[in-house]
Amino acid sequence: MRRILSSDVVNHAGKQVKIRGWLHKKRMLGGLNFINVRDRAGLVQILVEDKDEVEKLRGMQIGTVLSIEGEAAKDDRAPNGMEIHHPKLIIEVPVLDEPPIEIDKPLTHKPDNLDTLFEHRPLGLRNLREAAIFKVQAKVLEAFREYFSANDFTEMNSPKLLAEATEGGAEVFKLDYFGRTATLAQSAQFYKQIMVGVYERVFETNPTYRAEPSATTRHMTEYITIDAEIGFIEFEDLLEHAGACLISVISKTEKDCKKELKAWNTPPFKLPRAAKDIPRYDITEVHEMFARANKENHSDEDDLAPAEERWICEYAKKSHGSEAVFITGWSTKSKTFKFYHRANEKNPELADRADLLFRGVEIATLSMRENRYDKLIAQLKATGGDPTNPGYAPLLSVYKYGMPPHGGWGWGLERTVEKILNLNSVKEATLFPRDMNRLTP
RNA sequence: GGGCUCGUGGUGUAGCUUGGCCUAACACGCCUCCCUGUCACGGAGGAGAUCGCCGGUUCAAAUCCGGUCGGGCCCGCCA
Repeated sequence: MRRILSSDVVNHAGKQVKIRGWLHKKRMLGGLNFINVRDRAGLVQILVEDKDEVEKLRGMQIGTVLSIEGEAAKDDRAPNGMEIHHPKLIIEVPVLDEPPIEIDKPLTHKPDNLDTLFEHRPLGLRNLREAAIFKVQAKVLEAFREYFSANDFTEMNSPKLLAEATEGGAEVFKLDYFGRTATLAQSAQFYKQIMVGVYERVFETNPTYRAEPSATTRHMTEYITIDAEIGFIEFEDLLEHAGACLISVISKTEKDCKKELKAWNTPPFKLPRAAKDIPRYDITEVHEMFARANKENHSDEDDLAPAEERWICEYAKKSHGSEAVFITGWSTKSKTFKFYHRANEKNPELADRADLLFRGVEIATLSMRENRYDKLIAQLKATGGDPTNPGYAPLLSVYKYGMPPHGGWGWGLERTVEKILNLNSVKEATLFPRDMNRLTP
């Protein structure tokens, strides 16, 4: 007999069916026993009455792989009104040891216990509430791809093993490469810019490595960036794309992940319908507003303090009904200005750059890139870079041979999922998180 | 890297302030038995922890002190 999925049992009422999956829960009442079996579609309940069949389950722990043939039966008392009666059980893979972590009840996500959560992650992920996180992540990625596909982007993949770090900024991992030193990519920045010269619009969902000794709820040493780069646009178009992308990602998640969002009790999303209505604030403006409303003052800082990011998102939610905001007005004089960024034509003191904040955390950084070769070289020199460094050669060559105005973003996948589900740490939204202290499992 | 915090059966906690009634309690999970509609099933019984580790104070340490190891939070840095 061919296997059907748990979700399909409902379509076979009165007929013999076969399902396969993992033993997820046992409720042994004596003469009347219920087990739940998990497969990729979810759970199905099986009513086991026959003494010989019940005996097969003795000592079988959660995780036991089962094959079950029985009669699909409608019954209002069963979950979803459907279950399997008169089953014949085959123990495909017996499990005799009890799992070290709960599979069928919610696991704690208290900060003090995250270590245990991650230590037992391979099994903990079988917990439906944990699995829900990564179902959402998969949907979010799908939503990004849908947006990119609908807007003519070409997906690309760039190497993560590099000769040396040139982008600057974050610390880089070094490793032995047949006697030479290689580095792990801390961004796909140069490659996606190069690819604009080929396809105009490109994107990549790629691992990114940062050797920052950061111990926060926002940082990991390896994470997924959704990189996009778009040719023949201006700053306004870039903001429009990022805003529209966020709105479509959130609305797809809202539509396709109802069960998962409910499992995490997430608050309803508040976003404007149109990207142009996402509130924008200059960084100096946020500094001032924050200082007026709070006891702290961060006006002398180049970037927003985490407390300011949280505050401005709350503010925008209350006053504009938007949990997302763009932070603009970044100075070209500060160290946040990188050599490939473009200064504003009308106001060269400011960069054509924005951060996208969502539910209190920075999820993406957007900027226009300087596409004029001479200007790019000048900016590289001005920021302490050496244009003759061979690491810059591939990037500089495409500018020499014609690049249109373009811009793009680096967008943190885990931070986005974290905030969608209202989790407290990026690591909770990462299958197998990597940080300063954790390299396993 | 700086500041602050936490460490008790497989899991989550209580006890620690004010040392002794701790021969370490409770819930989940596990084992045995009872239970014909459970769905966080219920009931009775049971196994399982030298309280992260080392040292000190004391008649007496899970509890106080010092060190050490391992986590976490915030900040800096960044997605």
